Amino acid sequence: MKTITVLLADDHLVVRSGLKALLATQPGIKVVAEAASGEEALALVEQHGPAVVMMDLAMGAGMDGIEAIKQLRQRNSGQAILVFTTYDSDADIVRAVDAGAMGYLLKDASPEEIFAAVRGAAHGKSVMSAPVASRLFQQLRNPDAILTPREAELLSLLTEGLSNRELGQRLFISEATVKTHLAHIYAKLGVETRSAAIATAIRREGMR
Amino acid sequence: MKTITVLLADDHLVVRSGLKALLATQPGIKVVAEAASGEEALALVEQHGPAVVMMDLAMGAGMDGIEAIKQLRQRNSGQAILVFTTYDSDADIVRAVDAGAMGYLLKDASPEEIFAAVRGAAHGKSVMSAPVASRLFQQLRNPDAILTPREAELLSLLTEGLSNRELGQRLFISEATVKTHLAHIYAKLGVETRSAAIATAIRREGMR
DNA sequence: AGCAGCATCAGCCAAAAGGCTGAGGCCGGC
DNA sequence: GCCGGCCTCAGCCTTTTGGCTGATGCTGCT
Repeated sequence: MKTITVLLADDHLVVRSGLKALLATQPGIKVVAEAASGEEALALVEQHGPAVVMMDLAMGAGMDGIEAIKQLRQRNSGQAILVFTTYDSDADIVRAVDAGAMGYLLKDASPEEIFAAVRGAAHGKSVMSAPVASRLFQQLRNPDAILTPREAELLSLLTEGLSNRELGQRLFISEATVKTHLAHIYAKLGVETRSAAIATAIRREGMR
Repeated sequence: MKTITVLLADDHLVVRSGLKALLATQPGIKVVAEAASGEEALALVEQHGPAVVMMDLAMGAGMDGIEAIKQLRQRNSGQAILVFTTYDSDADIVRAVDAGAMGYLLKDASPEEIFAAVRGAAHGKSVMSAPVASRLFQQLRNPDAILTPREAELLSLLTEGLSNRELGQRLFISEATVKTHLAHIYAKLGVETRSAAIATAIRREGMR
C-alpha cells in the first residue's frame, strides 16, 4: 500500500505537533509539511502535493480555513481535505462541506477516529465525527429552520448588538422589513426574543 | 539541575500529545502523567506529585479547569499550576489567577514561551503570554469596569436570553433591581443595549 | 461614628422591540 | 401562466427595555 502524504494546517503549534506525533505512530501515513496559516497551506500544497490536507477552520488572522478549502478546490489538484477543528457549529459544518471538505473531525476525536479519517479521505471516502454527522442530519430533517441568505445576514449583524434602526441603515431597508426578518429568524431559531436569538446564534451558529 | 516533572491536563488528546512531544525535546523537563479531565488530574497529581501542572480551562463535561485549580490549591501539595488554554477572556484570566494559577499561556504560544513558562513555574516565577498580561494590566488600570459578583451573575443569566422579569424570578429580586443592575453592567461594559451586552459578554468574557 | 460600595426597591417617562394583519414586486419551478 | 418563496413595506397595539431620580439597609473600613 502506498504511503499517504499529509499536510497539516493549523495556527496552533501544539496541535500540529500533536497531530504529527500521533500520525507518526501509523505506518503508511506521513506528514510532509505543516502550515500555520491559510496562505502558507496553499503554497505548501503546491510544493508538496500531499494526498490529504488536514485543516483547521479558525486560523487567527488572514485567510480562514473555509476560504483556503475553496481555493484548493478551485486549483483542483486532487487533495482530499479534512477539516479538523474544535467546534461543531452548524454554520461551519455546512460551509465546510459546501466548500468541498471530504470530512469533518473534532479535536477531541480519538486516535482511531483520526487515523480512520485520514485513510478514508485518502481513498475518497467521507468521514465525520459522530456529533458532526448528527448535526448535519438534523439540518436535513428540519429544512424549515434554514435561514435565507438575507436572514443570515441580518442575524450576523444582530450578534453585534445593533438596534432595528441600525440594522435597517446597514442593510438599506426599512425598520419594518427588519422586524419582519427578525420575526422569521426567531421562529426558525425557536426563540422569542432578540436576546435569545443572539445567544443561540453566537453559541450554536459559531458567529464569533 | 533537577528534572522538572510535569502533568498535562487537557481533554483534547491532540493537545496533550503535542505538548508532550514538544516538552520531550527539552532536557530537564519530563511529562509524567496525562489527564483528560479535572477529576483525573486531581487523582494523578496525588499519585505522581509533579512539580508543574499544565491545565486547560475548558474540559468538556464535569469539573472545569478553574475548579480543578482551586481543589489543587486547597490540598496544598505544592504544584505550580500553569493554565494553557485557547482563549484569553478577561473573566477566565482573573478567575484562574484568583484560583491560584502561577501562569497563563495561550495555545498559540511559541515553543520557547512554553518551555520558559514551565521552567519559570517550577521555580516559583509567574509567567504570562503577552496578550494575557496586557489584559490583566488593562483590568487593573480600569477598576471601574470590574463587575460586582451580583452583576456578573446577572450578566451570565442575561447571555441565556432571559427577560428582566425572568431574571428577577431566577434571582429572587424585583424587576426594578434587575434594571438597576443592568444599567450598571451596560455602563461598565461600555454598551447601551442589552443586545450589545450579550454580544460582548459572550465574546469577550468567554461566557459560552 | 461616618463613609463608601453593594444590593435592594419605586415611580415615571420615552424609546425600542415584538405580535399581528395585510400587501406588493420579483423570480424560479411546475 | 400560476404558485410559492423571498424580500420589501405599513399601520396598530402591547410589552419590554432603558434613562432618571431618589431611597433604604447592610457591610466593611477608617
